[in-house]
Amino acid sequence: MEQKLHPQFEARANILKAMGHPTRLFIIEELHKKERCVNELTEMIGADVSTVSKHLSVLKNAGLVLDEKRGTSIYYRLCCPCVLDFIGCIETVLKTNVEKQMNIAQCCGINLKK
Amino acid sequence: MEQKLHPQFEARANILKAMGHPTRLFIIEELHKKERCVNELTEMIGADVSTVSKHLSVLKNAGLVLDEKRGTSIYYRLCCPCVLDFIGCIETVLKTNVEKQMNIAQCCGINLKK
DNA sequence: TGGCTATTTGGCTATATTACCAAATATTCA
DNA sequence: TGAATATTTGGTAATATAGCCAAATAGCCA
Repeated sequence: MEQKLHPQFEARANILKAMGHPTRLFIIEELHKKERCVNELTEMIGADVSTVSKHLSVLKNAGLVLDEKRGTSIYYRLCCPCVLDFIGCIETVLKTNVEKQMNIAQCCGINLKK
Repeated sequence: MEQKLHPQFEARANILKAMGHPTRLFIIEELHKKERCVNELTEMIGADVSTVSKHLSVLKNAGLVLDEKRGTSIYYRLCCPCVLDFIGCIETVLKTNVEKQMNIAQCCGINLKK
């Protein structure tokens, strides 16, 4: 790979990678609605607190969320809400994929019950 | 995690995960410019052909690219160019991160040479 | 057919990621 | 200070990913 461009792709990839996990996507969407502390997110997600904490630190390292300590809790919030715009495009990709599958099924004479 | 929502987050995450690799991001940008065969991409990237082929299959499985065989080559093209829109937002995140780091440096009295 | 080129697949190793538990840290409040 | 709560960190095991090489597959052309 062209040596000059590589670090840029690396940096961008890190951000996408940070978003590329179901739990972290869930967190991003929740934080888009309102800020939340680790405890609240943990209850919603239903995993171990330490797991959620680590997911949050991945998002924080990627620069996608900010944290603020208030009292005994730490509140996280989304810092670049534009990442939510991705979802629309991703849904398009998913929809297209489903349609592709349905076409294949139809060509094979598979009867798709509605 | 709410069981109902989980598969949706899973599906979305898969697409972001597919994009979350420097080489694959490079491929996506190249294919945005014009379609390319495996061979051409391999030369640009400078890795083993088999490695590039596998990256392409990740992108294909995610539904991000399409392939078409012509003669002895297989040409790939981007199917949802909207994924390129992500880049703008990602660059914003990156820029914000750099600014954050610079502020920290400044607060610590670190002299940043221009 | 046989050789050539393009691509994919299988096998392997090294590394990264995820999840849990347990322990450490920090803050509040009695 | 000491108990209670919130969060992070370290350790560890299971799984996933990435890269290379070698081998298999497919199409073209002499």
